[in-house]
Amino acid sequence: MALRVRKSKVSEPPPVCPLTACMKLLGGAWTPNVVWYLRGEPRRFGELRGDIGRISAKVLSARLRQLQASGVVVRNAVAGSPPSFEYELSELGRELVPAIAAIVAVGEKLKRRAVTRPAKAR
Amino acid sequence: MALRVRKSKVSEPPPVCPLTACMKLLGGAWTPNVVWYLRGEPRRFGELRGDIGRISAKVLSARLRQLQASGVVVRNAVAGSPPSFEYELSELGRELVPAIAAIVAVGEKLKRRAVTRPAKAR
DNA sequence: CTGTATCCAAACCGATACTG
DNA sequence: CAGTATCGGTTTGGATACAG
Repeated sequence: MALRVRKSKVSEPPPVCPLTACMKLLGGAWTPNVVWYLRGEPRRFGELRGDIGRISAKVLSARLRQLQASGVVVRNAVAGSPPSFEYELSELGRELVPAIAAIVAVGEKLKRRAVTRPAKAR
Repeated sequence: MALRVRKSKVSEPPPVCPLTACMKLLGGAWTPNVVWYLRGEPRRFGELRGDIGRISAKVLSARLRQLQASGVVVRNAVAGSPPSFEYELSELGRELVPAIAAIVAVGEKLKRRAVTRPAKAR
């Protein structure tokens, strides 16, 4: 009667949710962007930088390395007069795309809302 | 001939992708977890802490406040002998759930892979 | 052009201690 | 129980300069 009985299961939440596992791959704030802009054809460093916008070279470099280390991104050397490299998603990386796409979808809806609704009554 | 012609469009990437907008809501490493465990019925502070696992009280408090500020989470007072509060997702917050669900789905697949495949040939 | 190195600010997290 | 304050450590990110 006095006891506050409250079911502990929302719908059977996993002990350590896989969320964390996946989020480790998408670490920083820029990581999803890198993967996102790599979802199409292979891109070079400078192109990627231009695509993403205002990411600093250092951060892009760091994220790229991190993503290589976790097996999400592959770096391929392109033989030519100006030796350059191309980055592309690995098979693992491609599996992340749908998740990011879902985030993008929400982001678009959010932006639309922001325009429709003035300011959310602060 | 010598010119390296390279199309700049992957599939028409938006100027400033909505990804960033959405990621701002999902800031820290714990934020998605908080939203995730709030996807069902309203939860109290301690319950949430137990659900998530090893999150410190300070961080949970900070995330909760941040999510309230961004309109993702609502805090409701529950009248009773022990005055307590319940947190639940707002309408906006519910829109984030599918995105997080997608991440969780990938995370599950990842875990399964990790078991199936030994070590990815390091 | 492709990256990396250095310096520096800000955000995030954990542990502990403390108030209502 | 619910939540905040403080201290310290680690990570992330930006700007700039610089090496291949």
